Amino acid sequence: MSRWLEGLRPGASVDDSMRQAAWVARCVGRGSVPHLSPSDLELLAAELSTVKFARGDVVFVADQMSSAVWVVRSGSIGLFAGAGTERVILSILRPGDLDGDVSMLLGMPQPYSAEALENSICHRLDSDLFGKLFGQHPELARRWLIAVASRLATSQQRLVDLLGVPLARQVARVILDEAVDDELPYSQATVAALLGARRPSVNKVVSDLQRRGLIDVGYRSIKVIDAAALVAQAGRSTVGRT
Amino acid sequence: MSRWLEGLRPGASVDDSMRQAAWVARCVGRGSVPHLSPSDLELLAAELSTVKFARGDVVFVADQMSSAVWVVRSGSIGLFAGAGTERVILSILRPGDLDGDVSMLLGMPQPYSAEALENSICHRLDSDLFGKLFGQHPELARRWLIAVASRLATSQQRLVDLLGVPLARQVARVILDEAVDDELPYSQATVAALLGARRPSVNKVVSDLQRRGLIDVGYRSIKVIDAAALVAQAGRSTVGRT
DNA sequence: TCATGAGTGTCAGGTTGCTGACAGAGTTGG
DNA sequence: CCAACTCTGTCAGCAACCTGACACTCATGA
Repeated sequence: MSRWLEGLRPGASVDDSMRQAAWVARCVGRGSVPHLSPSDLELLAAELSTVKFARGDVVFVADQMSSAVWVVRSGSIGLFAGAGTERVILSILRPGDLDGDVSMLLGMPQPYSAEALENSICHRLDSDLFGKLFGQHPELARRWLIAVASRLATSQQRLVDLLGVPLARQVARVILDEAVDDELPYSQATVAALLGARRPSVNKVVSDLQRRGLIDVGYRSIKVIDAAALVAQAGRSTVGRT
Repeated sequence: MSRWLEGLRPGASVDDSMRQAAWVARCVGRGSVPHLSPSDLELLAAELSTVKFARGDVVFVADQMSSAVWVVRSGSIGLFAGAGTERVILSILRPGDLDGDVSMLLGMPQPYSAEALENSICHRLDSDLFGKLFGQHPELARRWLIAVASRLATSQQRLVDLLGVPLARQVARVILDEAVDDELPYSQATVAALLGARRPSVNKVVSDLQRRGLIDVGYRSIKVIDAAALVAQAGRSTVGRT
């Protein structure tokens, strides 16, 4: 455990718990009023735990049944699958994203492991509680459905962005997609894992983009300088027929 | 329109409609009793239309709002995205699979187009009806949720199967995954589109697999001969950590 | 402030997969 | 049964990407 964890205050107040519960409730129905009753919120607050992870810490491991649903509060969590040289990042969870629900719903073990890419804070929710809450609130099930549908659309878009596309474009696309405030706080090895490519190849592309003034490359950081030119580099065609 | 379509009998009986409606209802909650009331089923039967597609026919096109949910009854439908040389198959729908629901839920235009890979039969369901049905039956929303979650898991697995994996393995994996009764009734160009690779490269791998006696290659057909050896060739590692 | 580990930059050599092309075999509708 | 079309098989030349390696820079905790 790193020094970063020292910031953890033992024993958060009841108010804190309630605020966190309300936040989690909002996440599930992104951008709208939560449909949970006050008593639900209390239940949520009681069962909710908050966990800090330092960069590199493992949130959950693959091949185990999901016993909890995780909600990212801050930082970012990478979902890793495959072994050895074929280890790839399936997606990066950012604040408001949740995971662990799918394998719970399907009754399968987690098909990937989760690891903090930055120092991060997550909320942990027992699977049973999560299931119960949604069973009692049909409107929430609909919102949940929309959230999962949205993840499916993103996953499919990723296939389009990567399959049969030269690396130079893949890199431009991933920078545009994953950057927050025009910055990507990940190592080039991480970017390579997102693409199923190797670090030296990614470095070559990234160095070229820097030389051409489209991005700024630093230690574990890529900054977008010329977004318009990057979009051109990404060369996203109109998704469509023939 | 091809000769294959001549088989269409104009004016199916009411019984036919009801049988089809029941089948569609079962698809939504795969492998379990449908939760629709008899009146719902009648509504479904009244609104349901059955459409035949010849190989190559377009079911729906990208960039348009989804006005219907499609359920595959027989054959297979490919979902295509990307243009020109980067045109890729996102997934192949088989009997019991449905599509069009996600873009309806998200209020986005279809991100891909759909095309029949074989002569196929589909049921067409108006989006409004579909939404209404699920609004009135919360249990169905849960089943729907599970169906979408399952599709998400499949899409993510595809990323693992393709990213950073040499083509010889990718081909073996796709054969194992998509074969029905140890047969894959698609052209090598179609297989290439599934992988984001080019036909000559796929042909090279496929020819090699045939020489080694793992598969049998024919006109628009790949047959599995030695499944165990194919699995070895696919070399799927235990999905997991490091 | 220093030692350690992590990340970047780079390269030579080898392999894989792509490009564009063409011949021949199989299928299909007329 | 024929013509048109689709699909398979193949190839030479080329470009992209990977492998394994090493030096150097940066961040971090002790």
